[in-house]
Amino acid sequence: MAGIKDLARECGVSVATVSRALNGHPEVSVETRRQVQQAAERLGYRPSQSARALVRGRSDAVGLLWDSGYETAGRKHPFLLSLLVGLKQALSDVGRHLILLNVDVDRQGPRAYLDTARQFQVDGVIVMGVDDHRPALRELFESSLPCVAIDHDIAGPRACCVTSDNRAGAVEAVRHLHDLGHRRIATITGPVDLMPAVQRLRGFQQAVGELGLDLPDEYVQNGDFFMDSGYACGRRLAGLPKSRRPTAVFVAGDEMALGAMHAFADAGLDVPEDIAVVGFDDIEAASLVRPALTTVAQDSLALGTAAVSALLDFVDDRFGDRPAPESPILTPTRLVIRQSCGGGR
Amino acid sequence: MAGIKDLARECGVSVATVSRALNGHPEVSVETRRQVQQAAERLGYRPSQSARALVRGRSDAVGLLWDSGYETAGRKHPFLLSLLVGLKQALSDVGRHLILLNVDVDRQGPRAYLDTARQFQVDGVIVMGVDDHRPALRELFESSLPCVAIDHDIAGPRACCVTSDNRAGAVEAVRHLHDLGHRRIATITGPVDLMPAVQRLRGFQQAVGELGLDLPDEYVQNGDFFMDSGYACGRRLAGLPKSRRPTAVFVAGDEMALGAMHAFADAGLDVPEDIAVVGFDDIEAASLVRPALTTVAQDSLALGTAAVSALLDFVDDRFGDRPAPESPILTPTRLVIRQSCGGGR
DNA sequence: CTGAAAGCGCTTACAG
DNA sequence: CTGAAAGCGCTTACAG
Repeated sequence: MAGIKDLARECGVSVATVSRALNGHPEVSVETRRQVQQAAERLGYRPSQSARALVRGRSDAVGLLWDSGYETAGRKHPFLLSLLVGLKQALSDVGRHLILLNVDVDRQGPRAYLDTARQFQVDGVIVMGVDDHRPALRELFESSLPCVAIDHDIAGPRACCVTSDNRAGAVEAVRHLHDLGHRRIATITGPVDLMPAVQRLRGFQQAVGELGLDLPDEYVQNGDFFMDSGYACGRRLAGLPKSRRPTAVFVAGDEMALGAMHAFADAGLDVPEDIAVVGFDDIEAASLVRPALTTVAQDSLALGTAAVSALLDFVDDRFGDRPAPESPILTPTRLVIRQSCGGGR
Repeated sequence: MAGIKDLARECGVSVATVSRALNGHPEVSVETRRQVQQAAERLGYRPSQSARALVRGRSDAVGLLWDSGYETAGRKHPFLLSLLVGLKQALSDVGRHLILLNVDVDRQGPRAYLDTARQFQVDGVIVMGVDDHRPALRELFESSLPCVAIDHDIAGPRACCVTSDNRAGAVEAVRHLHDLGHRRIATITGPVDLMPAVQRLRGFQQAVGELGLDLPDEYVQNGDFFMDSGYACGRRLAGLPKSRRPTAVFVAGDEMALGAMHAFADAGLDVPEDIAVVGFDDIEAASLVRPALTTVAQDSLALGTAAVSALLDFVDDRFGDRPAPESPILTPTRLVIRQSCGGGR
């Protein structure tokens, strides 16, 4: 591995000049720069990340804090995984890398997140899929380390939140059902201590209100994002007397939506003939089942891009005097029409 | 952020002693070590990764090379994502971190993978989901950098491959169908330039041979791991005259299996009554559909653990004189019985 | 425009 | 058992 010294020798200049030439300092002569760049190319020179990070106090890497209990793996939050792809892509576009930080908060105590991030000198951290109530998170948000959480409503001097426009997505879904002629529209919610779940519920309520629809209590069923809860809620809706039974359901998560569809099938109801279903997230299974699920897709690339750019805004703000966004940064959703509401292709 | 100097001052010893105490060098006195450890705890001291990596020439991090074209995202190889969780977990167990290396081979040329890995001084790299034919991969495998590929059959002085025991998994699936009474068993394969696809096919052929079953040409349909190909192959099987139509299909990937099930439904065949289906991978959707898919599950944690430990074997072998495993390291699969073959719960 | 020198925060021979 | 010193590979004031 060629080091900067080899390169300097090769070019007959000092290491300082090599460094300046490669880092785009304006003072080096065009001729020198060209020569150094060519030699670097030729020798396959790459500056050592560690040396650079050590001397500059930053690493051009961002850390990812992500509690992925194994047992629950992809099962738990399938969407997180596509989020990861979005992040990777967004970082790739700005020439940074992602370090999956493994931190055991239970063993390392409340400063674990922060200390680990500093130890790696990451420029900032992105947080997703973690338990909201950890003191270690507070410690992190309240520090001066740039920090962006996806789907967690947090605040701090250099911390903000990025999330899909869950509310608007829910509104669009309900409007779609209304356009299709549905007037009795129910919902199955996610766990109401999760921000996306409450925003989707709010959007549902808002749309239902704006459209002047009836909303009996039993039209709001509480699930937990997993399939079994969707099934249970679906059974309850299917069990309503026909005259009060909803003709459509907005389900706040695809996995629950599939559960609900199974419940409807078991109750002898046809989807979409007897009851229409819209999900949320657009997980892989949504397009794999029959009838394929109409759903509100999150844009994981947009989310990743927004998260990265919010993070870099903090990083670029050397003095930390720019105020952090006070409300979540929202990313648009998109209604993907398939067969579960009829009206699809 | 407390540095090693602060800690040394606090304890009234030299930085050298602090370093030795914290790194478990045997020569420091128990008393000194205890004192240093306590002070480190108290001040929340964490050694700077960059400084350590710079001086030791290694980083305790492993790099991940993973081509995740965004458009294809989680869609393309859903299993890769759960693999990632397995890797993360396995690394966490050995106290290492994972760096997602973003390398643009097309722009950076054939040494891109290797150069990037060296630049970050990762202890080794894990490769998954990449295009087999890249010259940059060769360059990597043939180098002395420890390197483990998942599901890619590679070789090199310090490179090896880890993969599920695809062959055994296929055999188990076919035996299961045979045990259920099936004698006319077909298969839908993955793309035959992919190692897992050919191993699954070989396992299928082996089992069919051992069981003395007929294997007409049309019982081997070639797919590409995606749903549409599964559908097309399913149609062809369903279109066979009833007397020659298989009563069971071993499908080399879950997504294709779902496609095949749709084809069967469209042809008026009931699964599992008229035709039984076994898939491979156990993607999320497998347990979400109805009838739920019986499938050969890969163990992503085992895969991750095997990959990491193979990698660390290379790393620990300072002189590089231990020969690399010449054949792939195999990880067991597990048949998950659900409803698509009957006989399930 | 360029070079010599200091220094980032560690680890590790080398002395004692 | 411990300390002083060198050095890992860079960047960046400071001179010139």
